[in-house]
Amino acid sequence: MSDIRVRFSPAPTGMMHIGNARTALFNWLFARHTGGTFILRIEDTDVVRSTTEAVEQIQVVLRWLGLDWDEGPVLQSRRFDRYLDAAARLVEQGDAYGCYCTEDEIKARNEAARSEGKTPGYDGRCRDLTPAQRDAFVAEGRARSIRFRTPDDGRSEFVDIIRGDVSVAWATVSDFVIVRSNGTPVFFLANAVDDMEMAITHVLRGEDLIDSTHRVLALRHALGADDQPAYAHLPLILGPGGGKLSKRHGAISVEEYRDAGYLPAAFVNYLALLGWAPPDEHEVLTLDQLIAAFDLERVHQAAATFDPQKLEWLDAQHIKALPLSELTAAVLPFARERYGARLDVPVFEAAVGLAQERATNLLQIAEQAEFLFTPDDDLVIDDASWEKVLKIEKVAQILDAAIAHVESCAWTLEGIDLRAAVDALGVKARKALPVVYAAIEGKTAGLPLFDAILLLGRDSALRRLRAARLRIDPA
RNA sequence: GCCCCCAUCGUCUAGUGGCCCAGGACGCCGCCCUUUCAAGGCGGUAACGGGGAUUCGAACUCCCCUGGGGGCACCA
Repeated sequence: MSDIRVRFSPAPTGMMHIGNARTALFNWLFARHTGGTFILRIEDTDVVRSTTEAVEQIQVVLRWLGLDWDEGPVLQSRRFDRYLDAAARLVEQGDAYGCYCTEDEIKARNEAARSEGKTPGYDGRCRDLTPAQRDAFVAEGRARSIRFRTPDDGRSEFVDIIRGDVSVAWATVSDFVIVRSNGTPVFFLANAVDDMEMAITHVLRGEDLIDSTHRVLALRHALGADDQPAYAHLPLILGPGGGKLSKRHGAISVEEYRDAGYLPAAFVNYLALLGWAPPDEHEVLTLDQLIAAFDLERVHQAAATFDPQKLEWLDAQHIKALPLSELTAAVLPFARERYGARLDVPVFEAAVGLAQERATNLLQIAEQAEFLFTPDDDLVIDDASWEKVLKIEKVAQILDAAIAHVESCAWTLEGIDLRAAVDALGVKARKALPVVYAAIEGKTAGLPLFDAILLLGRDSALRRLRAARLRIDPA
């Protein structure tokens, strides 16, 4: 065990965003690679937006991803007294002050500044209130927030592991709220206090937070810290076409990918490849391999665009590599949800085996196997497939030949092979077979035909073939 | 408007002054295989944003421009 301590500290305000999952993953990989401690901290200081469901959901998602934590979850909402104590201390020291401006007033002033082309930000109105002014505001019934007093000049600098020297002029950073007028502490404060108390050594987070680091660092120093954690600001994940990954780009939460049938190992593998590259050219990696290979030195600086196609490909790779029993277990929930009542597990596992080498997704496997558990009378051939079927030459004769063959053939894979029977009609098997696929599986694309027929059984196969034959020529 | 960060194929990236007229992966295109569709095999297309500077030599160093992203909340 090293003394490296990192934390993943999401705000529980909704579903787990892909970017959040990536931050969790990199923290976890870094901790596991270095033998450090991975802490889960819930930053629920915004009591209005935070929900207990989201707190639960974060843990569910982390478990699904395979990211276990060593300490926590620590809820900041249970630690308000510490943050408030710290705030009081800062006020006493003169590093912070009470502000009586209302939210609306500040918003209006910022708007005004913006429209004049000036830089928005707190204008420092309550910075140096006299006791009399203060009393007047209180008498007015105004609520008080607490603001941190940022330096008027000089620069804030820190060395980022990924970006190197980062600095900003203090003159461009206005005083910021650390305790809301409703008495609850704000992110910056809680973050600084907890990182100190939890002895966090490395902070890995999204680059969107890079500007806030200066403020947290200033708070930290004002609170008496004589050291600071190492910071690594990870490149952002952009949506296709650039810009923030948003709903407009499709699925953006981990839950959506889980429910769509992605293997967690594949999802994690893909996330790892966004902004980080393995030392050699092997990019299909298990969680353990990722841990072994992970290195902060190899994290990129430029933002990465999320590419669903590569995720899809990686999912296929991981599906192929999985032992059949594990794959079956992974697909089972999707199958149960769709046709659980009629499911026969041995047949299902055989179908999963057939689908394994061709599938890119768990849900897709469940769908490909579904025809095996659909009552013959309920089998629906989708329109697009039927359209293709009708274009096939001698389609009726092909079905007749298939029926005749299946009626009497030996009930083995070789016996069911009806290519010769179709060939005899002078139609190439590859041209002819789609109609049989459609009749048996309900669509022209699916599991290998002869295996499918074998699994389905002779009676059922014949019923389906005859139904299709009838549909072509009702007479 | 101000501040910060970034910049290699369409996308993810390798590359840390000569090994690079730039390598891999996804995608795309073509061919092969084939029980349709896939999967698989083989091959191909495609990039160092522009301009200066440093150097015997720059994808790699520095500066400017341009472009992209982020921030400027009593959200995190």
